[in-house]
Amino acid sequence: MSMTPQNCAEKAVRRVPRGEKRREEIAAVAERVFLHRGFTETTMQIIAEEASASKETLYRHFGSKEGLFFEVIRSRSVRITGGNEGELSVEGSPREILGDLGLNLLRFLVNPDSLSLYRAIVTEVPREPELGRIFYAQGPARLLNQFANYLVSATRCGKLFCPEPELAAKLFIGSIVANYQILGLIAPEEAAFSDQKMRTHVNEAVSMFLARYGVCSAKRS
Amino acid sequence: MSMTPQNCAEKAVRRVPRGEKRREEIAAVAERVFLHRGFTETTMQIIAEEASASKETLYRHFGSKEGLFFEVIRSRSVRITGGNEGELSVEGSPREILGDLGLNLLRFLVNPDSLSLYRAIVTEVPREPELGRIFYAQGPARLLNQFANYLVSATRCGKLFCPEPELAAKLFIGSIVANYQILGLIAPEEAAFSDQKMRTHVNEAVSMFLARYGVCSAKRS
DNA sequence: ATATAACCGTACCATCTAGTACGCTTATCC
DNA sequence: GGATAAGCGTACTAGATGGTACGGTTATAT
Repeated sequence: MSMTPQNCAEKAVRRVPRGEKRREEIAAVAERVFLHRGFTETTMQIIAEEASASKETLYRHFGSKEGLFFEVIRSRSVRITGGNEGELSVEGSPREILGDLGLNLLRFLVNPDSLSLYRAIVTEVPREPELGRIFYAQGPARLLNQFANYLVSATRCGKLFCPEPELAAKLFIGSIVANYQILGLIAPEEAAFSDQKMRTHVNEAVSMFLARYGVCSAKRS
Repeated sequence: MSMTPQNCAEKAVRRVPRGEKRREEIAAVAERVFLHRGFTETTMQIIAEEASASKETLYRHFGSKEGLFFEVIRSRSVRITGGNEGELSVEGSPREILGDLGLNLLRFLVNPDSLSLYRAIVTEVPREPELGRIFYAQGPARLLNQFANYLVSATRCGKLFCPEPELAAKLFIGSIVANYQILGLIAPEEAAFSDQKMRTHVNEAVSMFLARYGVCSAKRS
């Protein structure tokens, strides 16, 4: 009856965009699939179907399966630390700052997406070492740097005493991260990631750190 | 000329054993190959060639590729901690004991075989969760337990003060392990694993631990 | 000694999947 | 509005690989 029914038709005759926009749509879908299934278990066919795209389009944009994977992981690695670029403020008590940092970190890397990304990278590093370097630089290295910088500042203004900030940073981050990461990667189901447990863990890590590098008052509570 | 030349022939006409012995030979070869190349990049054909075996023999003994992989990883996970079953002795100063434990642990897990095993398991856990459980129980869990037991004993005889030994154990092990393990998995080539660095790292980790959980003399050096 | 079953090598099958080709449709640019 | 290139879907190729079959050989047990 109406003359231009196709545009306002309720049936989802999705207008599919062209060029860069389509490329990004596909990359987003691919990211989800790769993270969910890993590189090997993912086929180009699956990605194409999920994105309602054709394999030809995939190959036109990304050249190969590895090219697509590479781009996806790379962009995600960069995005990971997109938020926390800034310096850590020296305002507030070290205990508070360390606690916040630790808890945020822990919450972040216990979440399934982070674990999947990490798993995918660990798996593919032998074949694509570049991937590991990018991820390390964007993720762990950046965090360590940022934290070490804070330690320097805090030491300078007398709130902490850290002669070797890089090392201290590694110890603190490690004491928080290690056990949860291993569990998350190796035994995801039985990992009990209650927020309560994480809080307790972080608090104790902070206490240990401050026992060594703290500078203030009541030594040895 | 001689009547039984084939047995003493210099040409390696390797007498190939039958039954269980052959099975173990093959498993040993498979272990090497799997650790070196990972599950996906390993083919049954390669294993067969490396072991001078026939695929049929592989399948008779192990049923499937996954079966072979499973058996190999399982036995290796068990073997990992085969040495250090015993309790940690309470003799000696905590600083010494923690230092030794830490350094041994660190040396152990930066070695390429350990990293390969860990990588293989991380990769395959989504498909074979059982693998992860076995590894965790045989490796990390056992170590944590052992260490926590030591902390209890040391606390009991007044050499340390650890009200929450499990948590303290996690913090200590984590502070030692995390950074090196990540680097080893993610950026193997640029990982600078000098023994000197590891020593320094461990020493500082021990100092931090003792600052919190130590009990003796010269508080706050 | 001889029977038997483990073993080897080669060939083979079925499947899966990266990557290509092609004809038709449709968004986009002028 | 019409040309053009991006995109879709289907079909196809080629290579790799898990797993099987089979005939000949050799260790091993009786």
